[in-house]
Amino acid sequence: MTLIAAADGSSLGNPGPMGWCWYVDEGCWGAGGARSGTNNIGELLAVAELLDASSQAGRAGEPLRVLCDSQYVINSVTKWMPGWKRKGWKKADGKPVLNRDILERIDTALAGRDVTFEWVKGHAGHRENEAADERARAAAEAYQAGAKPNTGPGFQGPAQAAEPLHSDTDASDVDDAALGESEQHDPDVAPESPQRLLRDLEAALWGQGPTPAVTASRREELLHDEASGVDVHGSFLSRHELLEHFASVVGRDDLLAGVASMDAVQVVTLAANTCLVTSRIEFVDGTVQRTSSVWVYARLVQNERTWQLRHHHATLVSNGAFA
Amino acid sequence: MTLIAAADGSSLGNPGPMGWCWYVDEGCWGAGGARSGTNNIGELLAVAELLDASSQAGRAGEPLRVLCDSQYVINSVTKWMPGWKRKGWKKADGKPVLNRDILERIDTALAGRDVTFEWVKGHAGHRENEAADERARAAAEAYQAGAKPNTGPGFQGPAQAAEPLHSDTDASDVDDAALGESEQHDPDVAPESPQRLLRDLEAALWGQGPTPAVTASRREELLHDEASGVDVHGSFLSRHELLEHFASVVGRDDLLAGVASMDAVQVVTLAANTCLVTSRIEFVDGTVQRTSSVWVYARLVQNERTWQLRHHHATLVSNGAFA
RNA sequence: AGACACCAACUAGU
DNA sequence: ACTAGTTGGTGTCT
Repeated sequence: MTLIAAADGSSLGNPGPMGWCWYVDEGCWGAGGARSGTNNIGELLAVAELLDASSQAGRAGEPLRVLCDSQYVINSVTKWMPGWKRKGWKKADGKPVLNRDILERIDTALAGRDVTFEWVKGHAGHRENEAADERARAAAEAYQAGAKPNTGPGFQGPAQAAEPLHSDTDASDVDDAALGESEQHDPDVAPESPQRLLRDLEAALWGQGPTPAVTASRREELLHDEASGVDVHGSFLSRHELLEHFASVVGRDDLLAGVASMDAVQVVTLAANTCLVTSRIEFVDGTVQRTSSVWVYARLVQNERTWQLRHHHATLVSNGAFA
Repeated sequence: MTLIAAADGSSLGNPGPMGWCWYVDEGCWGAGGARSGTNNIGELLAVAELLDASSQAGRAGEPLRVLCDSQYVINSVTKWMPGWKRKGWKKADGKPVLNRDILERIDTALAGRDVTFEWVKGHAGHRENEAADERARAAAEAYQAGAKPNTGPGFQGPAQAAEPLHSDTDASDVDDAALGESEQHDPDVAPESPQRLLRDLEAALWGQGPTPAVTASRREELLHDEASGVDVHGSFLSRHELLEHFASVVGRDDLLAGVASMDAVQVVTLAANTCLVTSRIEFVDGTVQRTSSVWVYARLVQNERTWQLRHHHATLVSNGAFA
């Protein structure tokens, strides 16, 4: 199974009390720091310690994906290090490369392992990145206060209940089993809190979420009569093409296609009966789309009313994914 | 006699309805605001208006002590402005200094006067600061309610009936001209045929169509307070980033960038007050985007209503153009 | 000149 | 608890 971990560093005052953290999930993370260091030393140490810890836990054989917000770290390790090694660790201006010791430590630890780095924007609500950020800062603050930091459970942790990033963006979700068949007051206005409902409907379209199987006829119902869309190639889609678009993603079992996860789902109410849903979708092939969907609470033939997708627009996210 | 005055600003929502106030004593203070502005614009305007008002009252010869809780204002005026003037109003990161117009207005008003600034901690029980704070907020609330603010007695005697000439030089009056041609019944529903209007507004955003020049403040008006977007790279855009997104395309004269033409513009009504506009945009560099925009007929602070862009999503069209 | 990150300070609000 | 408006700086590389 592929390991996915965020790595982050912190330096109060920069330079100043320094902390680092790598984070897989609540039951699996590690942190540390020093009385003084730079931001970049913290960022590098987070990666170095992650490689060591995973290796020591006997998991060096698994592919590892490192989420990191520092382009300095990613470029250093994946782009610039080969040249530095060749040219005697001198940078473009002829002066020696800094933090060479940690970089060499990372280089050694990387040997024989399958590790990829992915840049994630800092402070943008990325779960793992935020989790690592908090803990790195907490470690730095501990050193600032002269205390010892919480070093975390490390790599084993029997408390392996380990919810894998189940993306609950608000604390308000409790029950609400399978929404689809629930409600049915008829009124002309939409149900009061369509937020959660629409989040689930959007997920259902992509074969995610609580609803188990999205049948073709269910998808038919979810699309408005005059639905339209724009796909990642910039092509305008009719309702029929939009249906195919969803069908081509959902309803396949192979591991090479399909939706891996939905993220950053936001629902905003535009008017009674009209909502905008934005989200970020990761596919199992590693591509990521950013989508905007307009949903309307439309009247159906039998005077029933349901939420239906009126328009869908997708854009491919081009975040540098470095290998 | 040395004049001592507090200056403070307020912005509900920030940005949002904005107010400013300068305060000498119960018989001598002034306030104003605008339908929208930032906290810092309010703080700066309070100082600018204080300088103007005291000057116009013939008291420019007296020393003036300004009590202010914004280090941004104090540092801008007393520490950073000399450097900015020297280096062409660029800040440390190379980007242009914001609110330059008000800053220059203050700089001009300061010439030949004896003015000192003193920092006072906000919300710490400081009498004059609290008095200015209340009145600035009251002014902002007036604009929020669509009413006129109490502008205060100004600089002379208590019963000074004379309209305080302040003539509203603030940022918010640049507008009002354009868009005039849409009518104005006030009702709660949008004008009956928004099709053509929205087509023009969408074009205006891109610097196309009948509207000749799209000013920055005009663009401000066209964007909903909570506007969001997705750009061709799949990045989520906040309102601020969306503004920059449009500004970067419009407002350049060179022939190597900008919008060449808009195409295939469709307007569909999602609900009363909510419309979806799709279009195809060709840029002069040959790239083509497909866009979806959601517009809402929103209530502005003065109980005016206008169409505003609520969400914008763009995707690059990849027509197999291999060169 | 560019990019990312790390911070510091004040204010305005929800 | 959160977001936004604004500035100053350093750490690192191309």
